[in-house]
Amino acid sequence: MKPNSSRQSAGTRAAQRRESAPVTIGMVAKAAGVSASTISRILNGTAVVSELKTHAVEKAIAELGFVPNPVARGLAGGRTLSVGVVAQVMDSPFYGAALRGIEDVLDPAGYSPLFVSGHWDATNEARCIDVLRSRRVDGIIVLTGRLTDQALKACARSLPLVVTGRPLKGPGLFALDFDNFVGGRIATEHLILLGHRRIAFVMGDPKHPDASERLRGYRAALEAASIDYEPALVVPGEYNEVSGLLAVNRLLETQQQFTAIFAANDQMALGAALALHRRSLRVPEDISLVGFDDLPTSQYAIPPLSTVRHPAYDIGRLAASAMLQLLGGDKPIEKAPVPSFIARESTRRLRS
Amino acid sequence: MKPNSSRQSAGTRAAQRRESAPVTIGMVAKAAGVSASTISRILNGTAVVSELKTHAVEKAIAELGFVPNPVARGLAGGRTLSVGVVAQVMDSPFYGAALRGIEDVLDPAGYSPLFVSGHWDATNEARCIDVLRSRRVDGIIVLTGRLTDQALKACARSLPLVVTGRPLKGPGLFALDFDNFVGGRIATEHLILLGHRRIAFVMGDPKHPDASERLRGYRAALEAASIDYEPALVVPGEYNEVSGLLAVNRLLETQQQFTAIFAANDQMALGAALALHRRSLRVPEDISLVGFDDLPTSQYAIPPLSTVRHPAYDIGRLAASAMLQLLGGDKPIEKAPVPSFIARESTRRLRS
DNA sequence: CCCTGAAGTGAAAACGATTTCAAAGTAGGT
DNA sequence: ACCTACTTTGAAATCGTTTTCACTTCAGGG
Repeated sequence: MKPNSSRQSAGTRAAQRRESAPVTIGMVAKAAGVSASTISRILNGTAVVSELKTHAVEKAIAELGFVPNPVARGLAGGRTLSVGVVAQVMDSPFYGAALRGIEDVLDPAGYSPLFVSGHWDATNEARCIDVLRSRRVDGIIVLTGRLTDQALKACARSLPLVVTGRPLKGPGLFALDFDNFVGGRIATEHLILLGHRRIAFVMGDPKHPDASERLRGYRAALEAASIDYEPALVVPGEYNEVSGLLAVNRLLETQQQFTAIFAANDQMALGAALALHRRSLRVPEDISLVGFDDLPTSQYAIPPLSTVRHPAYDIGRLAASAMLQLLGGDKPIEKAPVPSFIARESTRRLRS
Repeated sequence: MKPNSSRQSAGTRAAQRRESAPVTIGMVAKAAGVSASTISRILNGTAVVSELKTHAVEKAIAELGFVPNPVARGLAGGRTLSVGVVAQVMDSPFYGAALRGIEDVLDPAGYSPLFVSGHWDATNEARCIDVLRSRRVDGIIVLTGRLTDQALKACARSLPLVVTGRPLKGPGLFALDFDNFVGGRIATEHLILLGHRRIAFVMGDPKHPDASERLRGYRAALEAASIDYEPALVVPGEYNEVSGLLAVNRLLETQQQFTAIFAANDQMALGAALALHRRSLRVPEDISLVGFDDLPTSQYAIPPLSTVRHPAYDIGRLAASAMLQLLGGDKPIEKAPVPSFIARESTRRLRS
């Protein structure tokens, strides 16, 4: 098989035309007439080096196009300049935006993100973390997920860790929570303010803590307005379009009376909108609809969806910069974003 | 600063409770009473080892919970078991799905993907590739992008490379093209078959080769039906929602007569749908609309969008398994998916 | 019974950096 | 002039594997 020989020769050939791979610190050392240690010191600012040699080395580096090998660096120095990111589903618009935020912050700092998907499964998330740890990432960012606080704290003992979507405190650990309770409350309040009293709630997967928080917000708003909580108006969903559609079908089939729907995320709201459309119920003329998350596409839904802003991109950025702080030995000062309501065209005042 | 000391001690402490980091091949060697080389041979199947020792080693590995350090492995063996992926925008639904496909194939094979975003910029893509190469990935997957064929071929000389969205041949190179021309043609044909003759085309960014291919397909279908090509019915867009909306506004403002719109991707189609909705034009009663890509959300648009299937997830899977073939020294046999038309509810026969 | 070839193995040399250690040179103080 | 103390520097050890090389040992052929 000799898998290396071809790679080697190709690499060598490529090297003749490009400044890429095979120039090592040793070659720079020889070219500059210093030792490898000196180069390392200059590169990392580990110690003072005379200006004379510094210049010579910099010149040699530029001429040879030397770029330090991160793999070797990782072995020797213990740091790989990479941070692991445990997302849940790569192709959800929400996580996509968060990943972009993370990349946008990490990249200029010279760190590379290593993305893995937990698929909303604690066992799998634990495996992901093991993979990341075995790859010797310098830190880990966990975007929500199902791991226990316990497991996360244990993980934070050996690596800097940033986690979103839950409150948590601990050494080497930074949490960036989002107030899903308030989010659920302001969405419901908006509908109540418009005169709605029979408000259906399409809940997310109850296994997500954020789903139950949003429900709690819904109930709190109801209670504050002295509206009785009616369990029959609350239907479970799974945070995707089809479950929103099915949830509304179920509401209609069981003859529930309602004038508004609050869906626990935009994807379910979009599914709900289609279900209503199929029954010739118009949004917002017949039924008002609000979502949660403010996905980029929600602005272009028909009608544009009123929703709670849950800024995934910003959260990604914040998580990443908190990680950089942690890595630098500082205490992160990042503040979690606060939910706000975005009124668009899917809600309107109830005709009296 | 002594950044290591804390990490070390924490790591050691964690090791007492988990099978994680600091057990090395040397410790296994001692425990099993063999040399490190033997362990390596067993792990990699590099040579025949007596059954007796194999068992002893396997037992020791299990007992100590040894997991080889990929960083050291990467240094010594030249292979890092990671493959770089150059996407364009992480949070586009299309790329998101492709990334998931890639991850789903790579992960079971023991490879980790390293995702970077090219942002549709050739210079930046080149930089991404340099980053990936410096991280010593074993191969690179490029999802479309703007790099010249030349640059890709050069890159393929030093690393196995899989590229999607263009035809290309070369040593160590595998291309997974998608027939955008046919895709554009069948979308247009569908509309023509329904009796439409004045069909507007919302084009993608002309700098993307796929955009011009789809246009070519549109024109070919027109020509085959003896319909004159009318430049005023073709408006540029940028592959996102807002540009689709603006494009339709422009068509309407310039008083173009048309009964159908073909948008070069679903996101623009969704924007177009909103623009029509704002002018109280109904889809499909007044205007038929077709998109391109078949994003997961398009199925739940109002009305559900007729579109050309462009299976991003499958493309991701295929690209990844082609990469595995390449890495194994074989010639990939993956066949690119073929576009097909998905008729849903956004198109209908023109009233005569 | 000797010689050759193959199988199985360990010692040691990569891999390409960082980090420790010790030596050499340079001031400054007496 | 001599000793201490502090910079700069290079040689060598280290990180945890893989891979090469050389050495046994054993089987089979003449």
